[in-house]
Amino acid sequence: MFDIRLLRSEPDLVRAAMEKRHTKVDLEGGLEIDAKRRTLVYEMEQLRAEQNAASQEIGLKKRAKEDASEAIAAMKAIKDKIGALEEQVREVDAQLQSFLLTLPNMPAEDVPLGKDDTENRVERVWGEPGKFDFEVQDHVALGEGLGLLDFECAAKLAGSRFCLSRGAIAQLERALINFMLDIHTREHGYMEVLPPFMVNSDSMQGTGQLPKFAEDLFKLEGTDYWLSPTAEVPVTNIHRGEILKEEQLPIYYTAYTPCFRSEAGSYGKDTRGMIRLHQFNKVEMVKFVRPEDSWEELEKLTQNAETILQRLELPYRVVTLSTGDLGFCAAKTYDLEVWLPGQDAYREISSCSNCVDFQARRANIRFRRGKKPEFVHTLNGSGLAVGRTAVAILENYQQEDGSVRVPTALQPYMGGLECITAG
RNA sequence: GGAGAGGUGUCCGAGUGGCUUAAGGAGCACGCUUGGAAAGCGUGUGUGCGGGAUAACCGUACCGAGGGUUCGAAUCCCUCCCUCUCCGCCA
Repeated sequence: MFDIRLLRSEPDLVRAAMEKRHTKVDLEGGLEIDAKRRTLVYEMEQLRAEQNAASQEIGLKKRAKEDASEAIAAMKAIKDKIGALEEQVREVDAQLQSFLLTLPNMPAEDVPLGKDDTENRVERVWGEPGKFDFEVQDHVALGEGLGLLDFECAAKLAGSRFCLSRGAIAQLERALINFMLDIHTREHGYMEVLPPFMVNSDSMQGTGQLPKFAEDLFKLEGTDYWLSPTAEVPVTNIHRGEILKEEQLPIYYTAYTPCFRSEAGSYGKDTRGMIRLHQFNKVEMVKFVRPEDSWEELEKLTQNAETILQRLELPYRVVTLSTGDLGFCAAKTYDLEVWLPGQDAYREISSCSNCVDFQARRANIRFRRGKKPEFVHTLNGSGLAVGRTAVAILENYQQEDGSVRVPTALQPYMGGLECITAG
């Protein structure tokens, strides 16, 4: 959530930030509502103070068995005035809230300026795309060739944008989940959590999916349950409404969850294969940290995600999202893009963001180290998208006969299996 | 899903319309006392919003959430959420 005080004191700063994002917002309108609200609140509270004083006197008179009917009659008039003001305050409050809730975070200083993903900045490249002396297949051809990926059956079970995996490919995803969680918990210091996969509207608002992006989500009819689009939602909301002790920070959580996304507005994009599904598996990392530590923590978080790709020996690069490509809550985001020979391109496999205090304000997550509680900074990153990692393994480790080698680091998680063959 | 009992501050716990701007206790912080500690004594101890100098302080709201009745609500009424016990159903 946006800090209204920042908008009040530094409107030009905020305006510049919104322009960088190419987000059109009526800041003057918001400031007007804010000013109106403060006037009304002040007026209302003056009357309430009067009412409280009068009520106390009425109480005293009643106890002394004196007549208080005159005072009571006078209070009736004030009551109506207060009621009318309450109504108005409620209205402007709602207006201000909806204004603030739809304002995106401000990009950090060092985020490259750009209109969209074509202007992201490549930070570093790891590994080299492999050379193949045969014609490479994409993961769909490979998976279907092996008889282990079945999109047709998934369409029968659910519809388009779903996938059914069988045998060694189903095991591959399960192995990857364990592999990733083991590294994050044993080597990177994260606490594993297994959260609900459905969440309520309050949680969705806390992490910024609502109210603005409802069309990207699945909602369960007749309930207040939403299918979580990422573990970031349930895990960040673990500490919603809490005041943490400074000694508790930093908190690192990692979680495996399936993720559900409606992918509205992406019709026609990535229709083939496992790249863009309504349901996919992901291991997520979430951090709660002190404000002064969050930038260093973002670097570490990104490293943690990179470690997984390095152990799997998958070539990738790291890009910083430009201001036009940045997500709603993020102040800065690094995307990890893995090399996919079948597409002859780098494709996003992880997104690591520092949300600074933006989600903490929405979800009211604070910590105490002085008299006043302060907002924590929250970070999140995929570590990694499991389905896309499976795709990357299939395509990068493919052999001429259509079989797929299992990365060395993953073999212990696959019962020692070295190669996935048709079966 | 059905029946019943509950939800009060960091915690325990009192409180069924007005000396409650939430009693009392525990915890915590600071001070006194002590050779040191404990005990004892004293003081303080939440959050949001508005005003004010980003102070002191003042006002206001908050007793699961949201409405309502009333001059006045932790207390009465309505709706919802959660927890516990029993039954049903299931994994």
